[in-house]
Order: sequence, then structure tokens, then C-alpha cells
Amino acid sequence: MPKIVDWDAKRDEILSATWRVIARDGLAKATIRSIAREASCSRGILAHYFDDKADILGSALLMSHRRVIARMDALAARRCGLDALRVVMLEALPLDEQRDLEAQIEISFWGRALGTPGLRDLQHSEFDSLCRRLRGHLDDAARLGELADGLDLDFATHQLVVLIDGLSAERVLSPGRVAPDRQVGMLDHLLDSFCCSR
Amino acid sequence: MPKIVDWDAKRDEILSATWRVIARDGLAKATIRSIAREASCSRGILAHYFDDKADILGSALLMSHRRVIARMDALAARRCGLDALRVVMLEALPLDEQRDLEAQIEISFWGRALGTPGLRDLQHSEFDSLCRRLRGHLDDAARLGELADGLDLDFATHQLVVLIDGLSAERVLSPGRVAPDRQVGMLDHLLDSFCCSR
Amino acid sequence: MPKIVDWDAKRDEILSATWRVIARDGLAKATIRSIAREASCSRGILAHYFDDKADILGSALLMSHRRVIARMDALAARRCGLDALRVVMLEALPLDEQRDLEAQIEISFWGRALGTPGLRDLQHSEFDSLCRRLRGHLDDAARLGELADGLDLDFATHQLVVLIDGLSAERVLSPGRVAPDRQVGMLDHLLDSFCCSR
Amino acid sequence: MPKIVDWDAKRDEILSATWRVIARDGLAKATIRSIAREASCSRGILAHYFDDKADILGSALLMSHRRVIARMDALAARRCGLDALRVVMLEALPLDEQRDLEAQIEISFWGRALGTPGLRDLQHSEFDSLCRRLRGHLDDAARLGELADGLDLDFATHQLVVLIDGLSAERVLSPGRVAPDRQVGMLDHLLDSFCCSR
DNA sequence: CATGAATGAGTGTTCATTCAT
DNA sequence: TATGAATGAACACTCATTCAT
Repeated sequence: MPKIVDWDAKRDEILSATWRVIARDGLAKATIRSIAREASCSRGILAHYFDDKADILGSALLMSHRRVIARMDALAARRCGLDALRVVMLEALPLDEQRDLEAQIEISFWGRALGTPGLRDLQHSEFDSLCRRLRGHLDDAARLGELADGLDLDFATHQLVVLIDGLSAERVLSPGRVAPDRQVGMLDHLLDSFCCSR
Repeated sequence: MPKIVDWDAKRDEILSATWRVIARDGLAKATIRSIAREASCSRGILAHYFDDKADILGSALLMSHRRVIARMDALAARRCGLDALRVVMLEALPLDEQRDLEAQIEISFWGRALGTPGLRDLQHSEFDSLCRRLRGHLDDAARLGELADGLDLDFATHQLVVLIDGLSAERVLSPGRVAPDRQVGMLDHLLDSFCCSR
Repeated sequence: MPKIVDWDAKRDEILSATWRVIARDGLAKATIRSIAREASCSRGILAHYFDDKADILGSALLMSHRRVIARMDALAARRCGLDALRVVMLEALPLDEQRDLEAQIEISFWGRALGTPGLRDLQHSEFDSLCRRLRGHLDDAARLGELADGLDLDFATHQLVVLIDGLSAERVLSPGRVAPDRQVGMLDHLLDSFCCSR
Repeated sequence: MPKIVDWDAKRDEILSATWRVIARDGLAKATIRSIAREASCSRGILAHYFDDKADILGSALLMSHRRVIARMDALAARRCGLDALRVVMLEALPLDEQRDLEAQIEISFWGRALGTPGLRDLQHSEFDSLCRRLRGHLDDAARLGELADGLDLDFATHQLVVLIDGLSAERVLSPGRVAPDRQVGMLDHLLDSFCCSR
């Protein structure tokens, strides 16, 4: 048991090093060597904790997602309806350094996924999971009567997802152009358009 | 007299081959070798027409942009205001196979740009250029009185860009989820929100 | 425990292989591949022990110098004055197969150094070191009263160096023309000219 | 006939460009491309005037030698004995920029010759020719009674050659250390040692 | 005569992976 | 469990050469 803890801790340590390398040098420079150097361990040790390089990179992406999801769960726990949806969306947007980093990693993997079936599948299922969560909150809001009559929930979910991806991409590629309050402004603008009063 | 070769045609041929490789296998697999194989020429010939690999990839990206811009110019020539804006936006969205390909290439380069300053600069300037074009059409529409009073044109421009990037990303990563009419629906929804009546 | 390897021994082994290639085929043919083949190891292993090719070649040159210097130190230890100078000079001349090899390597690097600043600096410092050593022995001889009054020690040092370089070059380029006893004859002729009686 | 003149002129022009490249960047960087660029002509043209790269480099070396020999012939024409020998030797030493350049080229080829039999043979014959010339002047001087009785002419010739090679090497590798008057001083010191009075 | 397109071998280097210790 | 030596393939790039025009 204690062994397991150490094992997971070591894995997380390696994956964090992987993050730092990707964010600093790009995914193309994230080699086994550079990751081992960043994690201050030998190259061989990586083979103990991971099957191969694809496993490391995929696990790094999953770890990033799990962290986001954990934060979403924590924040949405005591909220419901649009309120919950809003905090979840705020957690999905690159509003601080930590989430900038996550967005960088995410977008780095987008291009890689195009030529890597395994990675592509992984991204699909992760993406579905996010969509279902957002849709769930929208359903909840509809039940609470917070949404305008006749609002197309599929369409609205799609709008949320497109907002996340679009803002993440722009924030990563042109950080200066997408200040946090602009992101929040866009989110609130969209959420307002969902509400009854409009 | 030396053999006369249509330099630009040969360059375009190689760049098209580069596109096909990127779209099929991903940017990471777009090596000099695979590009030469796809273009059915020797590896050395690529050095005749391009400085190095970065030149090939950067030129491929620029060629993609130039084609999009040319189509936009042709379509917007006889239109003005929101009408022009709409056809330009339609040209920027991945609505058919050709534009799916362009979106794939674009997004493949996003991740690469993070670790490649030269590519990043190139993308910045291209991105600025698109923003200015969209803003120009919005200004035009405002002059024509097509827009709602008090509409924040900066914000609106930003919404358009985020829509393009978000839809492109989602289309590339999950083609089945983003049918063309859904894209057009989102675009028109946004353009409607710009208009006076709303 | 990892496989324990005598790092220095392996390096020396590779450098010796480098020597053999340079002496047999010339510096231009001393490629990573030919060196690896001569050392009976893979190309990749060279990257373990050396930074790059320049590091290999530079280290090979330094190793050659260090061996000569070690022999000089050993021989000059119990001698002084002209006696020490003579054994040191004899060690610097290509009088046997081993020193022929050293001279070949040295002269191969001369041409290369002209277009390689790093190599040039290395040669300069090595050259200075030899000059200082020769001058030190001359000073010693002067203190012992072995030298002619009014002998210009700078000039004499220079004569010694020119003799070494000239004989080395000729020996390498036309081995048959410069038999060992001819070299010793020239050295003794020069040393005689330093002595009081003349 | 006039064609021939142009042909030789073009060859000389290319060879001069070759010199400049070797002197500036080193023999290793003297590629067909860089030579063509320096001579401001296409790469193909080099194949018209020369068989291949080895022919260009070999011809460049020969041209250098021919120029030196032409100068020696001109200067020695009206002189004899030690006087002629001295001007010939002065022409062989790197006493000005032009001859520095010649020495650089010469020494660049030394290393290359070790692994290139054809070049080696060429250097041998050129070297023999220089030795015979020097020996001829010594014979002449002996006939004139300018030399010390019992002077070993073989040995003396050798001393002259070693002086040229040693000074050339040192001048090229450490230009600052070998000022022209030091070279002349060494030459005169050696010639003095040949004379009767000593 | 001269051009430059085209080729393919060869370069140094980086990399993921395997394996004996 | 952990190390790092070792491998060989793949990489971008340079080069000398050939040949049709």
C-alpha cells in the first residue's frame, strides 16, 4: 500500500516534469531525454513507470484532464443549474497561469492527435465526457427554469464547447490578446443569451 | 539553355504534397523524406526549392492562408457590410473537404508554434491580418447602419475569431460532431446578435 | 547496479581508433561512421562519451599532446639544462612509428584549424605551452652556464620550434627523406650552435 | 588562340576564387558550391574548366606554386650563388600578405594530402622541384667559393627546406609570433652559417 | 558554351528502446 | 528497483556529380 502511494507520487512527479517540458519547449522537444533531465532521474526509470513514450505523453494529458475535472467537481458540488455551469466553465478557461499551462498542453496534443490514432481516441472520449458534463448542467438549469423557453440544449452545449476551445486556442497563441476579464465577459455574454429574459 | 522549370508551380506541387502528408499522418510525420515520397521526387530536390524544412513547413502554412485569403477577396469583392462579413466567415470555416484540410493544417501548426519562435511570429502576423479584415467588415457594416447601437466592435471581432478557432478545432478533432449546417447555424446566430433589431 | 564501464579507458579506446583513421585515411575521412567502425562499436555510442564530432577530434588532438608531454616529463625529470632540453626535443621529433603517427595527426589538424576557430584556439594554447617549456629549459641551461654569452633566448626558442614543425612536416609528407638520424643531426647541430664554445 | 587566352583567364579566375575560399573558410569549406559562389558563376561551369573537385583543388595548389616559381625565376635571373639563393628563399617565406595566403593554402593541403594519394604525389614532385632548385643554388655558391669548406650540401639543403616549412607553419598558425624581420633574421642566420668565415 | 534541375550517397546528430548489471 | 551502456533507425542537411536543355 505505502509502496503504491510512492509509485503514484513518482508517476505524478514525472508527469509534472513532462508538463513543464511541453510548456517550455513544445511537444516536439518533449523527448524521453528531456523529460528525464527535467525530472532529475535516469532515462531508464521512465520505462519502469510507463510502457513507452506514448504512454508518458498520454498519461500527462490524462493527468491534466483529471486535475481539471477534480477542480470542477469540487466547485460544482454545492451548486446547481446555471451557477454550477458557470463555475465549471470558469474552470475550463485559461484564466490563470495554471490553466494557461493546461491549455498549452491541450493544444499541443491537438496537432499530435491527428496522426496518432490512440491519442485521437483518448481525446474523443475526454471530449465526450466534457460535453456530457456541460449538457448535464444545462439540463439541470432547464429543470430549474433558468433557461429561455425553446432553447436548443444541443446547440447551447455546442456553443459552450466552441467557446472553451476557441478561447483556449487564442489565449495560447496570443496570450496578450485574451485577458482573463475578456474571457469572463464572453462566457457571461453567452450564458446571458441562455436565460429566460432574452 | 538550362531546363526551364516553372519554379512557382514546382514549389506549389511540393507544398501540396506537404499538405497531404500533414493531413494524413500529422505534422510530426511530415519529414523531408515523407514529403519527397509524396511529391514523387528525390529528397535533394527539396533543397533546391526551399532553404530547409522550416521553410517548407512555413511556406505550406502561408500557402494555405494565401488560398483562403484569395477566396475571401474574390467573394467579398462585390459585397459590403454584413453580407461581405458573412461570406468571409463562411470561407474561414471548415465547411467542405478542402477547408477541412486547411483547418487540419492550421491546427497542426498551433502546437508546433509553441516551441518554434519563428513559426509563432508568423502565426501572429497572419492572425492579426485576419482580425483586421474582420474588423474592417464590421466597421463597414456599422457605417451602413446594419449593427445594433452600442455594439462593442472589438468584442464582436473577438467573438468571430473565437468562433472560427473553436469550430475549426472541434471540426478537426471530432469531424462527425460539427456538420456544416451546424457551423452555419452558429455563425448566423452570432451575426444576428450583432444586428439592430436585437 | 548499472554496468560499470571504465569511462576513461573507453574514451581512450575511441580516441585511439580516431588516431588510426586519421593516420590511415586523413582527417577528411575521419567521420563518425569510420571512427565507430574502427573502434568496433556503434555510431550512437560515440555520443555517449563525447559531445559531438568536434569534441572527438579535439580530444584526440589533446590526448596526443598529453602523451607527448607525459613522456617529456618522465624523461626530463632527472635531467637539467641542455641535457633536459635535448631529450625533450627528441621526444617532440618524429623519430619512431608512434611519433610519426603523432606528427601526422598534428599536421592534419593544422589545415583544419584554419577554418575552425575553436580548434585554432586550442592549438594556440598548446603551442604556447610547448614554447614555455622549451624556453624554461633554455633558461635553466643559461643559469648553468651552458650557453654562449649573448645568446638570444627568444631567437633560440624560436629556432627550436621551427625545427620541430619543419621536420615534422617534412617527415610526414616525405617520410623517406627524413630519416631519424638526420633529424637528430639537425637537432644536435642547432644545440651545438647554442653552446659557449661556438 | 584568343579563345585559349580567355580559357586560361577563366581558369585563373576560378582558381583565385578557390584560393580566397580556402584562405577565408578553410579547405574543408571549399566546396564546389562555395567556389562557384565566390567566383560568381554557376556550379556547372566549373565542370567545363575542370574535371572534378580534385582537379580544381590540385590546380589551385599548382597555380600557387607556379606563381612562386615565376617570382623566383624573375628575381634569380640576374643573380648567382648565395645572392640568388637568398632572394629565392625570401620568396619562399611568408613575408607579406600574398605569401601568407600562399602559405595558408600550402599548409591546408598538407593535411588533405595524407589521405589523398594523387595530391600526395603532386606535393612530392613539387617538393622535389624546390629541393633541386635550392641545391642548384648551393652548388652554384660552392663553385663560386662562397661556402665553407666541407659544408654538407645535402644537409644544408635540408636545413633550408625545414626553415621554409617550419616558418610557414608557424606563421600560418600564429601570425603574430612570426614577424617578417624575424623570418629574415632566421634565414640570414642560417645562410651565415654556410659561409667560409664561420 | 553554359545553365540549373535532379539525383543519391554521405554527413553529424538525435532519438526510443533494450538489456546486462 | 534502478542505472546507464549500447544499439540502430531516422532525422535534416550538404555535397559532388550528371544531364537535358
